[in-house]
Amino acid sequence: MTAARDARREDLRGRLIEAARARIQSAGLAGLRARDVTADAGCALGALYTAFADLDELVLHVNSITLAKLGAALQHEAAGAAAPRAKLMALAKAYLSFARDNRMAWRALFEHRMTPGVPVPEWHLAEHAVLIQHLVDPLATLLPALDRPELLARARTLFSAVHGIVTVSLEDRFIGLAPTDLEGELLTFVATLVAGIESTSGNRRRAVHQESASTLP
Amino acid sequence: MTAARDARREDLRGRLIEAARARIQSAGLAGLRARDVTADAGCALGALYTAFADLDELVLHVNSITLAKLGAALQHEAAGAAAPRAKLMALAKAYLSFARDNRMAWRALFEHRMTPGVPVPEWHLAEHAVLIQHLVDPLATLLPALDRPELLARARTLFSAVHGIVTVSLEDRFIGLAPTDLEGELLTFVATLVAGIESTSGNRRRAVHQESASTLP
DNA sequence: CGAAATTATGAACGACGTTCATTTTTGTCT
DNA sequence: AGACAAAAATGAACGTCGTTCATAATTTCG
Repeated sequence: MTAARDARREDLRGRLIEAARARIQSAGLAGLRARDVTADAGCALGALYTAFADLDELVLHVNSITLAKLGAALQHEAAGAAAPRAKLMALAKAYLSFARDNRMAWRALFEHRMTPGVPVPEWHLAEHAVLIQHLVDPLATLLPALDRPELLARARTLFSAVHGIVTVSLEDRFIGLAPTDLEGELLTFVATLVAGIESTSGNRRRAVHQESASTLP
Repeated sequence: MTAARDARREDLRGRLIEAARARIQSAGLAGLRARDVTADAGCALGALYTAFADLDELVLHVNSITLAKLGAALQHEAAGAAAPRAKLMALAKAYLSFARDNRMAWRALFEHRMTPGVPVPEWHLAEHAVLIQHLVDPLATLLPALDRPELLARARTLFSAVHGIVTVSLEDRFIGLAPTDLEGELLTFVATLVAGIESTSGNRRRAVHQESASTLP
């Protein structure tokens, strides 16, 4: 029977992924060591390379799990609110919460770099779509004149902006700034941007009936 | 005479910084090797550690130079336009241009991490202020009701958002997205946000006289 | 000029990711 | 069950890092 072989192979991969996840959680991506991971998983150093091509591939799998969790958290939030503005604010808030509650794993999503020359596999790139997919529907309501490619571009831009705010604030590269209420700042930002969308371009006349099922601070 | 000694020491430091800058430019921060840098600078491997505590300190000095150049580029842009909206758009455009023209050096500003436990020295943290200082004045005009700490927080938030858009777009983590006109997307973003600021909070009545010396796409 | 102090040198060290000859385990057939 | 081939696990060994340190070269100053 060759199924038993595959099962043990899968078991090893699972143990390695879990060990790597735990190490990243406690020591960050930079603190991930092949020797630690294999010791935690209860296998020899070389066994890692029978289960994965290299450490990069292992990190990719950990990041997959993180993206799945993040996707679930955002899905839960997107289902809640009805109005576009409330939905976008709820998503931003959920993104911030996830980043705070899963600092190291979340950081690893964006800090990780493949060995130079090796591209990120497409199956993993595709998983990053969860970060923007929930933004498309609310944006489509706010910007009915845009076609699909334009909407996707706006969704990516909005995600990037929110991501930037969360990232820069959770590191702290700026001194001389009073400690900020990050959540308030982020929600104000999203609300302001939505107000800008509602008051710009061809939507100027229609913007008024967009009533807020408000979640403002 | 002890001045000659200091001069040669400064000369060595300068050569090392320049060599490191060139290496980062061509191979990125991850491609920086102590052996390469010292070979390029024409000194022994160990000499690096008589001039700097470690590679981190050397990188910090390279980043200082990058921040000074970036500061000059932004300064030049901020002096140009008069209206807040035009000024903020010009700054965003200049930031994008700098990131594009100095990819690796710009990346190093945000990718670099000190050895765990060692804090970034304050003299270097302070240099990051150039990234937000030019945003404060235009924002103060747009948001006359805000006090200084609040304005600084908004400036950091705006910078972070623009930075996020530039960062996420210059990497490419998202597949299935039509190639975007990044500059157009970024300028639309800033214009939309300014429109949102002008239409929100206590400024609702005053927002009207804010006339646009427009630079819209 | 010559002794003392300072600085430059690159071999050596320890930590790391990865490889590979060897051993151990597994699957299959008689 | 037993034996044998195929597969997988093992951990010592390798090459590459950043960093250190005993030694050599140089500089400083009475």
